[in-house]
Amino acid sequence: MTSNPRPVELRYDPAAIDRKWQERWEKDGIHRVDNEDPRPKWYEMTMYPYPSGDLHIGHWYAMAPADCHARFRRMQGYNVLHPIGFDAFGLPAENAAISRGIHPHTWTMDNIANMRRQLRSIGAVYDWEREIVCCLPEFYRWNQWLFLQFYKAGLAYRGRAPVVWCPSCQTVLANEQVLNGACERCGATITRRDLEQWFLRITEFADRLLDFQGLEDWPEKILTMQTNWIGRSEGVEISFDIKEYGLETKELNTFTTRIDTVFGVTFIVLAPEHPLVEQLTAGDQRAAVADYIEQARRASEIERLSTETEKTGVPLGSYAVNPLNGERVPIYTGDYVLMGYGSGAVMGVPAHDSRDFAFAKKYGLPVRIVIAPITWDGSDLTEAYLDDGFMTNSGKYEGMTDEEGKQAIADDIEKNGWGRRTVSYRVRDWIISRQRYWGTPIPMVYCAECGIVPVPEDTLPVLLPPDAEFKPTGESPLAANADFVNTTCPQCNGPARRETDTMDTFFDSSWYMLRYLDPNYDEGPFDPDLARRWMPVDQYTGGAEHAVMHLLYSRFFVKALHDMGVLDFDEPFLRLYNQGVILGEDHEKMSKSRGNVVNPDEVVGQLGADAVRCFLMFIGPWDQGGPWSDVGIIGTARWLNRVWDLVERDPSRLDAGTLDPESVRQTQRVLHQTIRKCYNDLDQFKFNTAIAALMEFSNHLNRVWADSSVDPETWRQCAENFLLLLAPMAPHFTEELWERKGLPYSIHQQSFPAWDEGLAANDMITLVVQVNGKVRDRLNVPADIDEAAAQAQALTSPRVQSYTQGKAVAKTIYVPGRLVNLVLG
RNA sequence: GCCGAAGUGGCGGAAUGGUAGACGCGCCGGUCUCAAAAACCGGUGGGGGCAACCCCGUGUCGGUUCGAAUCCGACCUUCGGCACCA
Repeated sequence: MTSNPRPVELRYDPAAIDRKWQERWEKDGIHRVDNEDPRPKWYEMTMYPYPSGDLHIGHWYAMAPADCHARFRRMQGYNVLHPIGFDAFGLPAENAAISRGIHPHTWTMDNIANMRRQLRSIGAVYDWEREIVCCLPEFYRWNQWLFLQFYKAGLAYRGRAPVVWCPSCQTVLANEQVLNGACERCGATITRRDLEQWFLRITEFADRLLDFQGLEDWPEKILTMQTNWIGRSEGVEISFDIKEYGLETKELNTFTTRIDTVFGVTFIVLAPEHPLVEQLTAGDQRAAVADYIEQARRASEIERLSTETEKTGVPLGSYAVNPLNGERVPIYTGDYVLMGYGSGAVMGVPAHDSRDFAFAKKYGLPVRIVIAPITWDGSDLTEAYLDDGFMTNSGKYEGMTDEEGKQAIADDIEKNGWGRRTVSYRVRDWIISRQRYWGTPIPMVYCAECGIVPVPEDTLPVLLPPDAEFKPTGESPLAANADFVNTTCPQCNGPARRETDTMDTFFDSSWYMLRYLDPNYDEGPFDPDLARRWMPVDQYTGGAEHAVMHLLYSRFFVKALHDMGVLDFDEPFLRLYNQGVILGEDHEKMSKSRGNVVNPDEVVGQLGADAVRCFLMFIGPWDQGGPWSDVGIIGTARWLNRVWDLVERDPSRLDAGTLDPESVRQTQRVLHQTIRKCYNDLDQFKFNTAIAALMEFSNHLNRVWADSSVDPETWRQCAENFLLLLAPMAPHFTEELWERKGLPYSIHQQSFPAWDEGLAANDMITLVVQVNGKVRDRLNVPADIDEAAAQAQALTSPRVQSYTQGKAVAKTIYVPGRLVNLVLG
């Protein structure tokens, strides 16, 4: 921790200026966005905050630079919509209810009221008339309506899936509530339970989600992560024969991307959750298998999939026959096989898969090489061989390359009806059911006569009842509310039960961009005319932690709604930019337990919103995040203070000085270079270097003021343009100075300055002269110097000559405008 | 573990194949002051040299190139995500 920062003696009262302009802008409604504005639209959205209580400096870090970018677009001439809202459903509200006895609604709405006030202090261009709060029925009734559209389209279905279960609290846990395999509240070892839940068929869109053609500019790393998350692999589904057991199911389906290795199968592994495990377990293995399954229910997926942890399993005592060679191989259950991927069963080929290899070694299963390594001497493998080679021990496919073998075997499998070529995805259907109170009720009814019946659209919303019990029963708190649960069937009017699960909050964030357009629209989730006008979102900003889930869900939603004819576009966000994470002064993630949390209110009151905005942008590249610094912000505050002084100076005092035409020209050059730099940097979210350029500009202006070498008109131009360039970053500060200079309100309704390439051009440059790649001299030469002249001058340099003396120059490299490199023979 | 990033002065960072360290913090020196703070001006990667200058230097090791912080390979460390935190 640093010592107390030295105070800054400001020439102005930042708190008064912040207040004055926030009130004035509010009164004038300059942030109200007119849907009919004829200028081109620009929809710039930042991920809405969860109303956790206080606005954290992390929220400022996400929102202030985003606002700066939106303001820059506005000054470029766009009609900019930059809305804000609250992601108001979710687990923390329910935890507050349990631990402090505050109703989730009260807790959430109080937090929102507080954060709304704090958000205003940022001075952003939010149009508050468009604010959304998704725990209110005006919002969530449309979640319900949308769910029903997914249901009608066959994209919502009911199925079984495991949830984390605390046997002691008798409740479902979120992964976050599990610490080292134990319930965070009571410490009991967790297990998993299968429940009937609602799924959305995102897998049906897997291929389309892999197509990024419709996106304009997303970070490459996010596209890679989405691609890997979806995890498309082409392979073959092949059935092993189990008809010897006389079960209803005669075949065991496995999926493999390496069908060329099918002659190397020496065992089969089923996921512990596989439906056939029970039927295929022999009498004497029942106890061992049951124990193993119970153990697997405690393990997380990360543990199960780790290539470090030992691969374990238990033989079921039954066998399956490989259709290609008629071999009978043992069936195991093992937790490294997941039910959610492929068919939940793998053919074990230890010679050519590392996990299978580890498994076979542990259980003494044979390892049969069927793809011969090119330089193979016939000896045993010490690890699985994964590369190319020729087929061996493989019947009639002997001698083919593995690629040829793949095709030939797949052809024969399809011809004989043993299986088919297919595509598998790592991505799984999206489970939206949550056994919780604080979420959108899923609008379905269960009737003994009619089965699953959707709630009719014209009776929405299904309101979340205000009275709920939060005692742990293992069911959603809604299940204990008889008034809510008991209803009549919309079809037969007989007695029926409501669905008591609520929706995942990612449901809300999948379409909230549409609701901002008119949060009060009551004929549908959004106004279709406004959607045509504003959608898709031009620029989205937010944390990279949403790379795969939220951003994939939202893309899926929009594609599904497009197919239903609800939307006429199929990507929600054309451009994406991810900011990094702001860290505490100790370079650690901010957390209450570390005590390194920065409260923005205090520093905003002291130094002003603009000093905080500028400092957050100046710390470093926005996408990389960085540490807060109580001392560092002093530098930014001091700089704004110097800018105040600079802009407030009376240019007529320069009349007394000695005008230097070269200084005037240089000052114009710096002005135009700065405009160009700011324009390009703000365009690309490079706020830190834009501010550094403005700092250099202010340093330059100070120097020319000190020697009075420029005329008042040049000075005036520089000062005005300076304010315009700084306006997106420091909106209150620049508005105040703009007014004090008598310029027309509002600076934020002015155009961003334009630069002149001619005036920005340098006429002299520093030419670097290298000898064998080492810098030996720097020459000041005209910018348009040609190669011959540059070389000639380089050779006349005495410093260079001391290195080249007596040696022949074998080669000369010339980079125009930069350097001459003399390579000696 | 798997997927994705990032490592540069005392600190935040700049430079994305061509002058390493822009800009800022901190520190040192100066101006002003009775003094201090603030403000303003100057200096500031490490080592050597009276100096001109020279050598070293971008996580580690190796490679490509006239030239590498930047490109390639291996490794180390830190961070984000891994499907119920949002």
